[in-house]
Amino acid sequence: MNNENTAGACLQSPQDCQKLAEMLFPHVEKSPADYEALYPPRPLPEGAKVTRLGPSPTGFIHLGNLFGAFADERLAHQSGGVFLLRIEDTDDKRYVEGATAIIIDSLRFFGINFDEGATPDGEKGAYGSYTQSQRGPVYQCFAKKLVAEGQAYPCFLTEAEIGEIRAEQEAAKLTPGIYGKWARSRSLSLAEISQKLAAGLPYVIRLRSDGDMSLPEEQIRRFEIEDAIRGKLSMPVNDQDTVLLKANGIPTYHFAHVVDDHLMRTTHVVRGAEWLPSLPIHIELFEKLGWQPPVYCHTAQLMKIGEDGNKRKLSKRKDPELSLDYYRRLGYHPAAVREYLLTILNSNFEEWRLANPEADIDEFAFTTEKMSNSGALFDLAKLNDVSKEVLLHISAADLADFLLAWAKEFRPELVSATSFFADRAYLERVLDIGRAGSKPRKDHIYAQQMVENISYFFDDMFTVEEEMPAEAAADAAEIISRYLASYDHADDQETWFGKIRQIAADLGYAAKPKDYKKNPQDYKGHVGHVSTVIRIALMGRSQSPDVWEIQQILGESRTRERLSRFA
RNA sequence: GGCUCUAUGGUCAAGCGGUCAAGACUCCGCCCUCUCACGGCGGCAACUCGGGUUCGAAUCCCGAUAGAGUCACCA
Repeated sequence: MNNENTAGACLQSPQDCQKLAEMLFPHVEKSPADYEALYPPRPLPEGAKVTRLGPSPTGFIHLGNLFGAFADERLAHQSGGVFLLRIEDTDDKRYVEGATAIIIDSLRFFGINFDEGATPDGEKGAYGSYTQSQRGPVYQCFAKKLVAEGQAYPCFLTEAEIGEIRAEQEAAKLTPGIYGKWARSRSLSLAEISQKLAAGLPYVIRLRSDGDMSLPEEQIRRFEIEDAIRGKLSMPVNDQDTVLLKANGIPTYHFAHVVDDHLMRTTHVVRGAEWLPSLPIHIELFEKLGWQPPVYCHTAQLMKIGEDGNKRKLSKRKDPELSLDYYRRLGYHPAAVREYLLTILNSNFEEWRLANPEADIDEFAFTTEKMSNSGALFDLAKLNDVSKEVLLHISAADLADFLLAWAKEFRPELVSATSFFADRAYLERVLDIGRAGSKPRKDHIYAQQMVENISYFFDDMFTVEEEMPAEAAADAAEIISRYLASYDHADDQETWFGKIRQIAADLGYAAKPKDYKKNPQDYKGHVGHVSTVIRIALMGRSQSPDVWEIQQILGESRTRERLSRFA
């Protein structure tokens, strides 16, 4: 590369660069070629994709992570490839104990599993280490190579100096950063550097960028790249002397990303669109290292409507619904969350689901091309709708398992409510109400709501929440006693309701609501009001699934007992 | 401010030069119906704005506008 037209050009000879590299990295043992040999291209079939998730070890996995992880997982496993977990702990401030286990567990809960990488106890795979803090020598090796080639250099700028530079740049309305003439350490001679080193001054390793944004617009170099989600991308090349290795010797994200994804033979990098602006840095690094960049898949941000009415990126701090915990706490079934995520991940998924209502979700052919590239608003109403449909396809037994597991974790007081747990078969029957047949009920959305829905089935949660309907309140006791008198638990549904119609008619209510609507003056009310009285006596609420079915599950004695209180 | 991305109903979103501009969710109405759900039918509701190119533009080009992202020794 020729830097003659750049202020702060490299004043050092190739020999000096070599010496500098040795001076800076005396302990590097392996050569780049050694690493290439250690991590050879993967023996995978044509078209198999290698993807990775690179969370920082805060242990906090949010919906955005899950969104991306899902894309990673599908891409890899659909193609017979590999999905690996790499812990990106280059920022020691963020480390949280046990984070790896939390990350793996949270993702597994949603059906996302890794083939390779970090695990709570050690590592799995031949391309490790998968923890960036343990890859020091690898980064050192390639930083050394760049220094030796004059593509990187030590920078001794202090925080204060950088602050001054920034202030100056801002005053002059220039792009802030260390580049061009502001990169003062670029032009240090070997002697000056060794002097500073000897004095023990802290330094970082910076990329010596080729870019020059101060050129007239026409002359600024641009690069083009094909993004698997966004299509052709065109932007100016990087001109910032980005930090590669921090003063503590740990790499920045940029450097670690390029080195790791090359050495781990990642084929597809799925990451949020917030990375787009630093893509030029990564491209320059891949070029200088002589490597082929991966296929980038920059996903849209999850958005929400802010207080000002505008869309904005979901934020961890302000938006509880971004936390996966939020869904677990409410008791959304993981299958529902997956289904919903897929509907916003791939625009043709809903159509596919309509055509294949019973198919396993993994049979859907996920593609990056069908991923939206504008920010999707998170829509709770839609999630709920999707969830209703998904839960319909889950057996009562599995639903009971799920509900019980949820209750143990989030509603321990229900565990002591013995009636809730006592009779497993009973719970399953309750959960299965009205779900058979061609027009099944879709009552269940999430665990918390389900408990609320079915609470009246359990004596210690049963309360009468509503008043008797005005039309029939005066006759309530009479209705109940007649109902009790005629009650036969063995009645089929038809004869059962026939009796209610009879009671209604005898007491001056229309046996058919339509008659009442036509001639309201002729009746006190209609059979609906009469059955509402029974409903409230039995369930404590005016709205519920079919009373006959409920009575069958409640059993005769409990049915009679609840009714008697109102007779 | 620089750079970048994005722009179809309230939300998600088809559409790739000729469509009465799909569909889903929400909301409303009707039907079914003992309530509620479910289901069925129907309805409200959209191409950001200018210029071009073209016989013809939501679709292609240019510009404006708006929104978003990003400009750290965080990731």
